[in-house]
Amino acid sequence: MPTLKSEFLQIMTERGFVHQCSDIEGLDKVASEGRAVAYTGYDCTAPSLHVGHLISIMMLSWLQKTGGKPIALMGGGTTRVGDPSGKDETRQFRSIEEIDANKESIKRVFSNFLTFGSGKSDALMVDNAEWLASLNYIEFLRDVGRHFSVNRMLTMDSAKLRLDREQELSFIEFNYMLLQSYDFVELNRRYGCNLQMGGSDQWGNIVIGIDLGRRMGVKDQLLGLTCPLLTTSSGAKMGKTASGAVWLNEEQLSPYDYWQFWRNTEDADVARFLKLFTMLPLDEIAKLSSLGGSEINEAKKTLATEATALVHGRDKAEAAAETARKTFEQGALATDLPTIEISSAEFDAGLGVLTAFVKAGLVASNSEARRQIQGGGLKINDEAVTSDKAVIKATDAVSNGVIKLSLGKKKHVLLKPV
RNA sequence: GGAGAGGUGCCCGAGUGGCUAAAGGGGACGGACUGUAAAUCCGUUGGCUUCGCCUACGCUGGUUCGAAUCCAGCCCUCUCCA
Repeated sequence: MPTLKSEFLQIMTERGFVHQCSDIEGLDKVASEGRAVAYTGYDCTAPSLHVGHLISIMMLSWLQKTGGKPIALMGGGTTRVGDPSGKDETRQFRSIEEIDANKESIKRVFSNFLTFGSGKSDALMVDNAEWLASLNYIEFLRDVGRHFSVNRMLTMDSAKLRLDREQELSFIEFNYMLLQSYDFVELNRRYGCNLQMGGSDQWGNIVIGIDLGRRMGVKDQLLGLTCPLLTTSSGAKMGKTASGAVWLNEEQLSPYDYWQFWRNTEDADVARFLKLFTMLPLDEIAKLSSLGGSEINEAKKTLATEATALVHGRDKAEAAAETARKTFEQGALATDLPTIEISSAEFDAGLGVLTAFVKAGLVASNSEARRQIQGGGLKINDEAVTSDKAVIKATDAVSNGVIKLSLGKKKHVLLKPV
């Protein structure tokens, strides 16, 4: 690989963001001249993005820091067609209202990573519904569709995989490639966008977009850059936990739980994650990841706090770290664990343990609570619950007026009598 | 349109009249061990007012004392042919 001149690509390479690049020298040139305008697309299928999206957001952020212009593209239009990338949920159509609501909710996370505005390297946020929603089918076929070869599309990994596995590949899905390619061209026309970034699964769509640009007479050489798909060292898909995805929005996942997610990183992933998900300088990361044995926990705490600070802000990250420190290291009650208020009327009526744990959201049903009790997994004020008939009283509250319910060693919720 | 195969719990996948809330595996959760890690071992994995009851094997009906299992119709997927 030739020596890289641009700060952007140096960082991308050193920190492990690069999976594939369509033309690394070309990109290096564009970036070093400060001409990089890059976009990443986000579907509006949920009210929040999750950690799986985080790598690409970090890429946009680094791009801006190194003089490029980032564009966050909301898939307000493409989402209406249904998200095809999930192989078994081809038929998930969403209402326009839901998509719009999701879009608004997703937007917020970006302001923590990017500076928006109208200056040269200020970030932009655009919605592809702007141009996709009003497309005319016949015109689209004539202007865009004619540049696509079905033969070629069938050889793309995403299509081939499905065909090889004898899974259905719907027509809509096929069109998704066209729409995404067209987005790239349209973003170039409107904003001079010349780079598309995404996860490695997007490679095919990106390359097709580059091709379409050439065929449709785009003057710039379009470029593509993908990052590796996130998995943990033990091979699990990252960001999925029992309670669902690890969301970036506070409404979906509290900063404390978010912090915990990073705190529980496997040893083998710590160095990699520090590079990808924090902005810490590399020499500091090297120092942290050289810690051996149980000392690596210090590195994990730093990772958790830094990563949380990026998404939720420094204050909330520190607070989460402090809560964790009290809870785990001192065994003391930290009062800003998730808290549920219980009225005295509920206590008077007799609050059974089963109900209480369900109410706290620690278990999904009374039956599950029963099972956990049998397995010794439920605790009240750090004492194992032994009977499913036990009743919690307001007087069970300890010094600071709360009752601590725990599931396992890590999940705690406070009940607060009011 | 024709011929064949198939649709089972979070996922994969066995089961072909009662012993089936449904084998086995994966995942997940809990316990032990640890370092809030990994690996390993053990347990759990539909719901409820839990010594019992209710809901579940694509959908709707039917046969039967009894159906995931048999029959009919419908929907969907896949393969081959047109």
